[in-house]
Amino acid sequence: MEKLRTVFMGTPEFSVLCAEKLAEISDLIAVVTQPDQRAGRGQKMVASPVKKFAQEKGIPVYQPVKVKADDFVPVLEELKPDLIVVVAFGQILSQRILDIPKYGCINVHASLLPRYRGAAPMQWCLINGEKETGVTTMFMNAGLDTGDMLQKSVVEITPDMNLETLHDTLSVKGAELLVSTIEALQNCTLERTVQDDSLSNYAPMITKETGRIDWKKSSAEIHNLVRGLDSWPGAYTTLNGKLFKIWRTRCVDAKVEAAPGEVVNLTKKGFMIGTGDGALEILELQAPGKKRMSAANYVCGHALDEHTRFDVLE
RNA sequence: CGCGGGGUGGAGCAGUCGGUAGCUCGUCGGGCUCAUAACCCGAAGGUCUCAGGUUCAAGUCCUGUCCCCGCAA
Repeated sequence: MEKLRTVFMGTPEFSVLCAEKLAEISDLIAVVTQPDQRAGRGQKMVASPVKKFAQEKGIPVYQPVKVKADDFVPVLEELKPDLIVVVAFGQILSQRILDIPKYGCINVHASLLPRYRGAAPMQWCLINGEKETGVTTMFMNAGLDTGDMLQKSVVEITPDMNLETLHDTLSVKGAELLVSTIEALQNCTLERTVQDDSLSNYAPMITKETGRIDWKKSSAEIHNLVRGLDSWPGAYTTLNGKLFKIWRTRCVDAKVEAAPGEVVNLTKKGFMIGTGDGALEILELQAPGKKRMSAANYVCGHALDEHTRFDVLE
């Protein structure tokens, strides 16, 4: 079978695996990714993971500030792709771009559409305590993740999963699904299903503020927030104006008497913090300027008093 | 040179105005106990990231270096 001429658009680590697969099964002629940005300590310019991948493979890289811009669309047209594949690119494509490839634009989205459309589906699935999620491929249209669905792959969300493990799992599933979808496309066996908008919801971008812990919420809700934001940006709380990140927690069955935010059951092994409906065992945390460490290690070197109150939101 | 915090026995921390380092946990040995991750007694283990400098004397002040972390992106 003749190889398709493809262009890949993506930015973060999540999309790299898809880019690799696409390079294997098609003639990947160009990669479009977000411009290098200042990031990290020292504010150095950093290339996106997808760009690094493309450079290693010697694939031409384009980094338009806006793909929709009048001076970039012609560049895409000139490439004459059969298919454009978009995975976590971070920019909206205009209809003019969607019309360029003869087979259209396929997107790999990290949720079971029409649920969790938007920028951060994995995070919000975990935060909301979903029992399952997955990846969906679709033909893109001008809306935000509203195109006709092609194939899905379901993944169970286990209680011990966090964002990092879910991300890695879906990243693999997404790449597999992309391959499967393109094969079906080439075999002309691809079927499209319209999304039922009435069932949809939106997973907006995660910000630092999303991670602020409200100790008045239930233990389960807080636990889900903690694992939904591990490893970025992390759930946090404050004590005397200092920021503590809470990285791993465990819901305890036993009923515990504690005020929201209150340190209880403090032992050399660790401690618990009161919530709206009991208490949550803290397994791993991070004090200001320190690395992540187990609660046991934290207790070792810090004078933490029983009944200390972490800040509770007003 | 974006702002700031930190690098001290295996782990987590303390160390005030400079005078050869202390705590909690762990480890090893012993004891108590039906038993224990509980308790008691004892021991080993650090020259303080590295390189210079100031000083009679530096973990503790100065310069440089490497690494780590928070903010910000």
